Amino acid sequence: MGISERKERDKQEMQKRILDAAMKMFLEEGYEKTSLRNIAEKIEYSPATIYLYFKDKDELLYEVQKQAFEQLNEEFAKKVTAVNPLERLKQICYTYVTFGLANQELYDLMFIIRAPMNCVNDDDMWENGSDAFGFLVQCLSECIEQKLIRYNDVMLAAMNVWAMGHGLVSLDVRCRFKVMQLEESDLENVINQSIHEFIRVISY
Amino acid sequence: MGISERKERDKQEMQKRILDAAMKMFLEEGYEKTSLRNIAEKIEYSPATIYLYFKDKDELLYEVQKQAFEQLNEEFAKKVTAVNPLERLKQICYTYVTFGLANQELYDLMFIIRAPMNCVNDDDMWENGSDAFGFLVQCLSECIEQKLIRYNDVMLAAMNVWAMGHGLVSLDVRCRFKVMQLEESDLENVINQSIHEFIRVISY
DNA sequence: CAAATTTACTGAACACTGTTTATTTTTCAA
DNA sequence: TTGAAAAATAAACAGTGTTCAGTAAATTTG
Repeated sequence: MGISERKERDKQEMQKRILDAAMKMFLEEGYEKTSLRNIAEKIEYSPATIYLYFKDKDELLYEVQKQAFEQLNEEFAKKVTAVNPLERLKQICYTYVTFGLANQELYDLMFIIRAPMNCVNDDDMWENGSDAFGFLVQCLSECIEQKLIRYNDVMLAAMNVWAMGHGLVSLDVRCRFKVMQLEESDLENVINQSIHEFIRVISY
Repeated sequence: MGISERKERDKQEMQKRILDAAMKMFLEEGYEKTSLRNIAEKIEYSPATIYLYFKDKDELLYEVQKQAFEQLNEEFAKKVTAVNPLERLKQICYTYVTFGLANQELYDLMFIIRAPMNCVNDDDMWENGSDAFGFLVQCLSECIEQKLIRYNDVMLAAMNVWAMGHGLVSLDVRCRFKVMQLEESDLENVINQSIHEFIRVISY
């Protein structure tokens, strides 16, 4: 009987429809400003219907987050190609920061927003981000092995590199660099120089 | 006639009462989860009364933010005492990160939350944060002058140091370091080691 | 094919939120 | 004591996430 299979397809199609609308609106207006009623209106269903396909608003975010991490990982796969680990480290940093600056709302969803992976959360979530982090760790351990960077401990190095990248992106996304009184147009340039300088400083 | 003066006093007292309650609740429950009705209930007034003393909820946050920056600056004044600029840089970093980790909700208000200093905002706000940032810049320029750190440009260095500090605190506050699978109890230690390592790496 | 049952969907409600306004209460000078 | 000015509020508005009883459609059964 193909009916139950068609129903399964229908269900997944509906989930995708909701998710696509949600993602689009999260990116355009941000997570907080997007209401379930707006999403429902967009897909021309009642708000209550969404709850038949997703537990709550956070689950919607959770799914969008998954896709976002996939996007970032794809970007890494595309842009991070160098064999030399230090060169690769540069590519990782640039790719990360560029991704964050180019997709600020997406970055917000992934790393700045509170819900839903907030502290008390299940660990399976971490499959999402752990790919990229493992990638970084791998790269850094090669750098250390070949004595290309001044760090000794891989974990501390990874923490530093990630914190630097995240710090740059998130301070920019939240406009905190305003305190530096730079030209708006220069800022992105300065951030890129900044990470370039970081790589230079930490390498032998 | 001392009546109008007493009224002025009364008004300021009321403002302070509201602000104190707001601050307390922001720190306990976070900005988003604190409603004006809750604040009003706490001070035993109607919600509408708050609007006689503050324009909106953001203005409340704005004022709390001011106090938070004062607190951070006080902390700097207390803890950052070394004459040697590199030693002072260490103290700045430790003080910043320790403050952030010890006052996570406050840090959230200052640097992570969206409202109210979001991008389109008046510049006078920046008196708040610019003290601390100027302090960092001063310290770094001395470090560079005395060839104690491997940076050449003060602004790039400042950007890096701040991004590192903010990155460490904000990733921790938002539980993103979970991906590293460390013991909860170890995490704070590792963060401190991490910034220690950073200082070591960037200095000659 | 018709009736019964399962599935899909929705309107309306609940308990909230920030904010505004008309109304009441209080204060204080004449 | 009265009348105007100031302070406080109740009630409403428009919005939120979420739940649930009830309707409409699709499917299975007799």
